[in-house]
Amino acid sequence: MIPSQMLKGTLEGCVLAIISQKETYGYEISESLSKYGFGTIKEGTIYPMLLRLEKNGFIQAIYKESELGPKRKYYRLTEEGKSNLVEFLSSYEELSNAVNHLIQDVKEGDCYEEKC
Amino acid sequence: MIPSQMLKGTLEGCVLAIISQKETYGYEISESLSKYGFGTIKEGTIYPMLLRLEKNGFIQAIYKESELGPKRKYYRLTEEGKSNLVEFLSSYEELSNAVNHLIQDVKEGDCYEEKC
DNA sequence: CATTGGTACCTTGTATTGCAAGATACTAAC
DNA sequence: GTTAGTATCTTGCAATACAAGGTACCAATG
Repeated sequence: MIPSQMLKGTLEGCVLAIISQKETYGYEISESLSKYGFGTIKEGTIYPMLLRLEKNGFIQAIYKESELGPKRKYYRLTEEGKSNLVEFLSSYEELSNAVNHLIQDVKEGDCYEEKC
Repeated sequence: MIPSQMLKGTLEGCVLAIISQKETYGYEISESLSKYGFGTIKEGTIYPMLLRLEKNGFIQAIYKESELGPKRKYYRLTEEGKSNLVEFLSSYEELSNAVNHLIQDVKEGDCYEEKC
């Protein structure tokens, strides 16, 4: 299970990434995240985040009818959202490089192998 | 630059990883993080974190004289800290897999290439 | 000897954000 | 008419990176 603190800062970018693939809505996004291996992201996380992203001008919403249940709120990226996504991708790569570099050193170290 | 929110949850594990390599102290840890590419992690981040890790029983400290400045507080991992590090490594891998999987899809998508 | 800069540590308060908990609404099936 | 699934929203809490400020010690500079 991925700890909640570890999701901070990456989850938002990942949601932008998912929306960039196709116009989609909250419920579907949470299913999508689950399929990608993020675990179950709760509604109390996803909906406040979508509202925040909308308020910040990264995504735009339109309501569409659903065959099942109440109206769906479909989101798409704004231009600002697209450039924010690009920024996220570059930041994530930076973090990823740093952590991988460190992990490699730790795993190569005698201390790790020999459990000293 | 790595956004602060993105460091949440990973930084703590990374500090455990650094301490696992050799007995070290706050100031040196922040230099180490910088070398690995995490950017400048501020003292207001590192020292409260070390106290937290100590309080939670993940690291142990002893004071040693320094040729320069006040006494250094050297840390080493406890058994609990070691198993916490192992947990971190597995959680990070999980997150990393999920994000990479998603990023790959986004970059392969027509929408990303054609900037639609 | 006073000052500056680098090392080394700590504390208080703030902003961000994932999530728990609870509420609402609509449809289909039993 | 009750349950289950889809779909959204709100309030408040917990965790944590960091800003801002402080203390202390030593070496070199002037």
